[in-house]
Amino acid sequence: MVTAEPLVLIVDDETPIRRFLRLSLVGEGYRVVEAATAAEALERIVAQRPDVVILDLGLPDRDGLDLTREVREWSGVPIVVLSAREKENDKVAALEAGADDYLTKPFGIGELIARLRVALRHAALAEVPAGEAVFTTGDLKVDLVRRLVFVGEREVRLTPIEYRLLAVLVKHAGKVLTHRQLLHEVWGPEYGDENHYVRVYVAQLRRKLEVDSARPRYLRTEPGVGYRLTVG
Amino acid sequence: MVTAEPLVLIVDDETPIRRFLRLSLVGEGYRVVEAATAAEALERIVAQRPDVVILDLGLPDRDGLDLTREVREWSGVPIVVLSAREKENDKVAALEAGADDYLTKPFGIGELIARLRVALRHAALAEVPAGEAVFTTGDLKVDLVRRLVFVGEREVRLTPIEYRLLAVLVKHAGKVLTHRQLLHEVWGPEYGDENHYVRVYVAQLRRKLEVDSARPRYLRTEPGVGYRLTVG
DNA sequence: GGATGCCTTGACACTTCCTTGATGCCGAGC
DNA sequence: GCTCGGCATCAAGGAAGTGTCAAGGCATCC
Repeated sequence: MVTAEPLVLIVDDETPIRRFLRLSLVGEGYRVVEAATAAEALERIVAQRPDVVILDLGLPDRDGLDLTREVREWSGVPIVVLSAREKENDKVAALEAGADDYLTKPFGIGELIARLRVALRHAALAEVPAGEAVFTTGDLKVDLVRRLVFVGEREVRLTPIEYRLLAVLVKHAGKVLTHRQLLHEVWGPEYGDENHYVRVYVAQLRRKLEVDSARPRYLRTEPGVGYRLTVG
Repeated sequence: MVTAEPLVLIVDDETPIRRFLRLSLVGEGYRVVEAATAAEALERIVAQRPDVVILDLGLPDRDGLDLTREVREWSGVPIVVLSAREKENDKVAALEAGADDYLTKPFGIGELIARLRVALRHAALAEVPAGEAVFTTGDLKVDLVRRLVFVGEREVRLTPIEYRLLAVLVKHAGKVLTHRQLLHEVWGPEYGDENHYVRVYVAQLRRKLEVDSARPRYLRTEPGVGYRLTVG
């Protein structure tokens, strides 16, 4: 959930219900993908990595609880179950299977959205410790969570563009990134081939990060291609 | 949750209900403490640090939602709300106030226990012990429970907005918060991009908290991004 | 109804950053 | 040895972002 709006996967075999949910959620600012079957739901979860799943238990091809258990083997994505069954045992079974919430139909859309928000809140909390995202190579240390950069013990202050450029390089550390890729990731696709920007900022980064900027250790030039951030 | 069995705080003014819940929960292996009023509940939460709270909304001395909001200022302990009110608005309001779940009476004890387990699961994942209630960095001390702020020995008086702004920064201490995030957390999402508010109040906080507000030690500016509260 | 404290808003000085062009370096190819 | 293209560096100016002050409005409390 690094990016803008949370992505919700709606799993329900009835088109009108999916439609209704989609409209309501999009109106609240969420992004939405849909699945009509358990098989499709699995695909979508793997491929799109939604931030939360709304799961109707009455699927045609497979038991919803089963699906929940399988997903739980490899993913912690919050699952909010919808069901017509309101017996206590059904609720308990779903929650034990790994669901995070259970609403019985008919439910109010306001309540569903409020409970989705709770689920997202939980997911966001769980994410922080997992994302101990500190990249290290040599004396260079980049803490992507706190947005801090160190060379040895010294903290280095970077401007927004310098930091974004470094962050892109860190995310693809070891790989060569073309001037074009860097330009588009940092400045935006509308900048075309104005590679001069990249050069200027790589030079600035080197001045701030490298011991000897004439002999770069971290920010290596790949002549005719682009740049690479050394790993290890 | 360092020790063996999770500790549950039951907040309800009716003795028979507390008794019933206690017996059920002890039977499931939980440890239990009780509170009959909101004031008592606050004490218990501070003193005993329960792993989860069961909160009946109909308390004699104070509105339960209010209590929830106050607790949420300094603690992430899961709160499962019980209530006779089953209108959608009541549920939404409770969940927005910071509750993690909402059950309408009458409820099955099995469902309650299943939902408690879910709440504990989430708390365990979050791992962050909800942060200490007293945050300290350098000479700055922020007591989130008593809403008190000290610089060295001197108590600093803050206005409501100043305090909320500082509290948000404390909750994410060490991380950069964008102007937008701060604006939306403190003033509300409807304020869009009116970052001027944030600037004015950061300046005021600095005047009250920093020794040399031209050279801020605690409230650091991250140009082009936002602000960060220094840790350590 | 006067005093007080707080929030909002605007004006303005100040700082930092981005863009841009000029210039120099280096190696490859002729 | 010369030219040329890709790369590195520098610095100036304008643009954008930031810090500060203070007045006016509103509510609250004596």
